[in-house]
Amino acid sequence: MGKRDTRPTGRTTIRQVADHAGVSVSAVSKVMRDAYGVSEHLRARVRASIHELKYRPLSSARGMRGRTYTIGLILPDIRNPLFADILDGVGAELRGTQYQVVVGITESSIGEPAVFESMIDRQVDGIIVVGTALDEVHLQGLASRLPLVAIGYHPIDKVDFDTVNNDDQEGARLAVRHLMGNGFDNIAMLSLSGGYSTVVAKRELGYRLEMIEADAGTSINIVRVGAKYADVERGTLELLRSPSRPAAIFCWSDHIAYAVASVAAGTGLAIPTDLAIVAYDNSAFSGLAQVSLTSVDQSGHRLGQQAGHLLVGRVSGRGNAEHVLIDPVLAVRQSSCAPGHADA
Amino acid sequence: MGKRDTRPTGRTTIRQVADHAGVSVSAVSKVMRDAYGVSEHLRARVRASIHELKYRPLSSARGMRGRTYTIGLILPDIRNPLFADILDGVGAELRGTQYQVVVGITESSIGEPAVFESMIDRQVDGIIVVGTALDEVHLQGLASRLPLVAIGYHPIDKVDFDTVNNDDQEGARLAVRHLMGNGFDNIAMLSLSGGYSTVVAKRELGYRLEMIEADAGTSINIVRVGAKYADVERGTLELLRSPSRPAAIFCWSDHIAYAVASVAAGTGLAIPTDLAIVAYDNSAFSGLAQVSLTSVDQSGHRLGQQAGHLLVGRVSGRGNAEHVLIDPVLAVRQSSCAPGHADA
DNA sequence: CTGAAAGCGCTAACAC
DNA sequence: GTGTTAGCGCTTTCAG
Repeated sequence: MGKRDTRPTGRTTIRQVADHAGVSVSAVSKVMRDAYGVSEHLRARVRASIHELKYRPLSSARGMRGRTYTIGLILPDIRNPLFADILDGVGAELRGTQYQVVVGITESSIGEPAVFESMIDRQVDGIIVVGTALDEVHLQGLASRLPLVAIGYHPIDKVDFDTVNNDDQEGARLAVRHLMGNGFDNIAMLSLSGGYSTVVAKRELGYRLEMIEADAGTSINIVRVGAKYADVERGTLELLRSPSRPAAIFCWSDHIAYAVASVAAGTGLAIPTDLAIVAYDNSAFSGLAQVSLTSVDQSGHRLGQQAGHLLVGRVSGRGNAEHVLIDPVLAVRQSSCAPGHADA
Repeated sequence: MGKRDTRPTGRTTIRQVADHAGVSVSAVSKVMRDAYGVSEHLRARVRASIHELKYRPLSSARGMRGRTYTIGLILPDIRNPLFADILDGVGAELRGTQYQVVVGITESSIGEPAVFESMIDRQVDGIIVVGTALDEVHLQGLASRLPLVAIGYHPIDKVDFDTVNNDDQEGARLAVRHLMGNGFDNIAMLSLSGGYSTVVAKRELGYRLEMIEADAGTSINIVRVGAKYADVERGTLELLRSPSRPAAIFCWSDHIAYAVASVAAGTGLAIPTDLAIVAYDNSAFSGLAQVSLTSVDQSGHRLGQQAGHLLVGRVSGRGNAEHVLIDPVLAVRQSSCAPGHADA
């Protein structure tokens, strides 16, 4: 044993482990990968050496031949608490496996394609992309290069990547139905601007359909705004000053709803008496007493878990695309209480 | 040219570029790394080929011999908006360089040491760790293995890694001084529990010193709470029910302050008339009308930028440790207005 | 200034 | 079942 140099270099290599255990490198490699064809006896001996020498395979070296056991998670915005839940879910699903997650954030400075390429350069085994701004053609192209699952993208045609989504159409219907049930029938929607998004499309459709089915089709009113406060303010004022001022606003996100509430307060409107609000995401702040915002919960944790599960399946060879839809749940709070008994 | 197989494999390799440009592999490698010893002529030709073939070096392969041009950013919690600012700052500083950032999140499921090891396995060239829970001995050990800069860790002894910090002691003094100036002299501090932290120590020290210097040493009252709502609630009630109920609370973070305001509202206390609040972080929500929270800004963007700068310096060979301290700035809002003219 | 060639640590044929 | 070995794509001596 120890034919080649077993130099006391910084890091333990697979060869050192092999020498220590008195076996071949391929035996060690097989044990590491839980591969087929090693006796239990040998496996145990190798494991002991691995443990004793604290051997950890170098991801780069693995990547040259096989997997890196790394999966990439691409987020468009680290600030949205929903994404934190998604990350938690992915992490929970991958716990106990060999897979590790690396996160890439699409900033203003570094666009989504650049993050994708960077991850591919780094040999990730697969990618989970959240709330992508890419279109189906691009996503298909990516999916042909590596396993891909998209969270927050409703497929239009038949696609080769997996998707995991909250049922946005149903979520919007839930919001409208709830407001209707509480006596608000003039409901506007403050939707999201900035490029085509299948999620936006689904929610707006859900809003429209539910309004129509409630015989309030003539009240349909959608204003789109960006995420910045000034933009939300503009959109909110547009709604509040319109001749048919809405009694309630269904907001794209909690974040936007906070801004709406801020603007409403500035205008002297009380919530929910003068203006009811239902938002989307049910993030942590919404439960605070001074906020108390009714919101649609899309369970980021479950989205992440499902995505992790699907991606591992893909990396392990599954061929057909799967599409998961998760039911939204409404968290009812004071911002949408029935008028007249606001403190109920 | 084209001595070896120039197989039409999925990815363009350095050899394909070399063949295409009619030069050697090492020439291409030198151009990629902006290394010394290539003529301008050759360099131009190689660049043209790189561009034409859309060549991108494989990080894994580079990692086997040299750098991966990847730096790791370890965050303890993705939800804190401050960390998003830090990420922005790091990204801004690294833009235009070859370096890419990968983010690792310390979740409940995956501890900080595991994230460190995972990043080292993935051959990052250096690590920026934010708000570490590790002690100085561990950090020193890590720093001996790779370039390291810590954000949110005030070094105790002489250390071999760089640090970038907001001047937490001064920040606390700023908060107390402001409240004192507005007529609140019975100021309590709601600090952070959960293990020793140099940042906690600095802020508590700043609070104490400023109180003493303002002749309010007898009013010093520090209660430590965790991040969870129930915990903040407990701590807040403890303060509000104490015989010497404070007129103001200096909160560890905006996040905690929101919870405090929520509890205060539930107790029937008006802010700032019955209870003034100054917090730390000045995150986006704090500016909203219904929140309007006075808060110490620690400029995450600058923290990140500095850290990125220092890390690149380290990776490029700098030996001595550097320690940067950034001045905090107070963002004054309604939650700390002088009593009697709360609407000022 | 330029190129040939020796590996980096690992996986996966393939031979025994 | 187990071991030998040929590379993966790149960086980096070291000759020319």
